[in-house]
Amino acid sequence: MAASRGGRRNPMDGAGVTMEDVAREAGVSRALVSIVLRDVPGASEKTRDHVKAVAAQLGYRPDHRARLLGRHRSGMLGVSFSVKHTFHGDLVEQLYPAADAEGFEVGLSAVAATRDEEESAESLINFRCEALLLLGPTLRPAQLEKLAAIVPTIVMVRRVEVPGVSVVRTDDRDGVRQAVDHLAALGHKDICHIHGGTAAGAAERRQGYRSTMKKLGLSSHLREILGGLTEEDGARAAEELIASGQMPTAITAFNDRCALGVLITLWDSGIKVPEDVSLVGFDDSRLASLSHVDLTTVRQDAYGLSTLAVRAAVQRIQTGARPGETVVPPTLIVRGTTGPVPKRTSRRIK
Amino acid sequence: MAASRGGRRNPMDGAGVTMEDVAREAGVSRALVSIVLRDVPGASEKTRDHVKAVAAQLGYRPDHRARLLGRHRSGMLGVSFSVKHTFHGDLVEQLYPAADAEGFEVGLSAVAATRDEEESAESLINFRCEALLLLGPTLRPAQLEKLAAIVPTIVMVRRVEVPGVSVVRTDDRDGVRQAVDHLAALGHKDICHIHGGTAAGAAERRQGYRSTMKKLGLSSHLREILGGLTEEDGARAAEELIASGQMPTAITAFNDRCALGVLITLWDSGIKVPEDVSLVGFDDSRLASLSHVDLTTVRQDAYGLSTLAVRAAVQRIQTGARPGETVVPPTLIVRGTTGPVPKRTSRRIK
DNA sequence: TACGCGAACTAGCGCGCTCTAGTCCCAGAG
DNA sequence: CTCTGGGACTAGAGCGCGCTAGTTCGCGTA
Repeated sequence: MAASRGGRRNPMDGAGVTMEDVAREAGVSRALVSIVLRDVPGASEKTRDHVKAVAAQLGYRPDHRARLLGRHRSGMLGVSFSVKHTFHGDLVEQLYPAADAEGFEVGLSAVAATRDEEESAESLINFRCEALLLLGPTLRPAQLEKLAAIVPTIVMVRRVEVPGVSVVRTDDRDGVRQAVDHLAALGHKDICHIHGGTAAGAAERRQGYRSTMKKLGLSSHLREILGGLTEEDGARAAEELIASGQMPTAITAFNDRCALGVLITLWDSGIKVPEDVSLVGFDDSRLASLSHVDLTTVRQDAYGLSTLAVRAAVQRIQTGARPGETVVPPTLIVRGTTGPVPKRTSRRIK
Repeated sequence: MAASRGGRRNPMDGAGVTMEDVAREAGVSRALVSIVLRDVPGASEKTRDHVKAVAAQLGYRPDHRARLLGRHRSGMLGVSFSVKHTFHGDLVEQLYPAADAEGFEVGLSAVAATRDEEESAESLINFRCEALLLLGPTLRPAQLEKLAAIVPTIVMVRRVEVPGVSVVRTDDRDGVRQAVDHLAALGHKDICHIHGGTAAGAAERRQGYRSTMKKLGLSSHLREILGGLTEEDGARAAEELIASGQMPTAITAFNDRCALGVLITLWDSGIKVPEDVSLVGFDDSRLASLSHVDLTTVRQDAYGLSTLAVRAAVQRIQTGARPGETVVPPTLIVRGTTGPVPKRTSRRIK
């Protein structure tokens, strides 16, 4: 046997001890063991204790696969996420307790270089998850629709309009609105938006920028340049801005990582933040709160998003509710990278 | 029925279509369908095509749970990782193809605030994974040993010595050795190590620092201060260094994030890198290669670590090999944050 | 014609569990 | 004393698949 007492009996059968073994050892039927271990009524307190003791002593562990097979449902929410997005990590973290509260489990499937979103989602479906939660998917509508035809599908933090697909997302427009309003309140007019291209939420954030600028009568100051979701993208955009010789007095970046790239580049070029340029990020990642970065940003509510996504999934599973869209408001977190507009009304880099 | 055509037949039976359905529709036995779909010999080319066509048309998907239940093995490697560590993401990314190459699947289980490592690992065991890969676990030896008694257990990127547990890790000592040698070759003597406390690999990196300094005859310049694994930790350590008034000429940080915290703090205090102080990180995360950060760092070989960890797992599963330790060499990546020692031999912050 | 043989296909058990439809037994009512 | 009712427990049929041990059939061979 293995190193420790009571190890495996047979090298080839894994953890090995089954409900049958427990039943035999406890001198009861397998069904009763099942009743006890599922904590459902139908057994006396005495046998309950006895069976539990025997199970523990034998080191019995219910086989999840068999358990799920027997039930008619899997009790599992499939979550497809990308290993690259730090924010996905925050969401996954919140999804566990949220699912738990609704009596569901979480099944994880990563999207990686050798494993595209479709593959990731299908693996979850093959495990018979009862609903699919896709974090910021870039799947084409047709692919999403195909998945949604198989199992209730919830898209998180990305706006899509696909039949059968529910959406739970941050109000990206409003997030950027808050950022721009904040900057305008500080006296800024030359507010530039470094956008996220085709990334999740990028289109909405851009719209939020445009409409707010227009609302404030700053249409003539509209300026959008392409950034992206990494520090590198932000750095590139900032260089472009510097090279143009027309530095705005304020910048809203697509997300915190992008903003950090901007920040580093500006520092490196001797441009002071917020004295010369104000900067706002998006996400409120751990980076942002770092004391020496101290980034003003728009916080996405990971807790709210996760809770509502799970709730939407459960609703669709249990009541067959129709798919809908849930928008979660973000919050502006004012820190140290935004300040009043500099005295000189027009700045030029020398 | 669902919104789209061809939705589910019965609201309560999930994806619903079984092998039985395919068999009936194709006019063959269930066993033959199984043969065709598993791509094993025993069916004519004609029926193969026919069955496959019918399966596709019905939208049949093999049920993973049932499939695994029948076989005596699950074909699954359980991976427990933390959502907080970016490097875990890199590892997970590489684990997929590595497992695939060995004919295994990956089952993911995250460690989160409401879900400790033990819970995460046990969930994997309940799914009857054939081996457990734990990324940088902080479990106590007794807990690890308990897990290892149930299923072959591989600890990644953390050094542990527990009976029954295999280890696949970076040669942390050597990584820091390379960093210190590099700095010494540039003329540095006052080399400080900002260490990682109790984090995975921290003890070894510290040892690497000490032994290399000693080897170079720099014992009198030994200086270690507590950092950690986040930017915040690095920033705090850098502040401590600045406050001490005794700035070293070079710093090796526990990891890249910590190094970034240091870097930002130094910039902020007007200390130039690498002109005044050289800095080396660890991990070669995406942060490090950012052009304006351009951090000299020690690259951990995610590909090698993942491949070897999977191989170790498979060996133990298939041949019952005894647990062992595999050490993967890291590589120094020289970038822009290290340079020759400044002219003034002793520096003092004013 | 009979026989052998392999390719193509099928019957049916078993995996470890859940769950429905019971059986058994004992206390209390009639 | 019988009858009822309900709590405690059991028998056994699946769940969807893999797999072993067949069965059938067509064809080449003696």
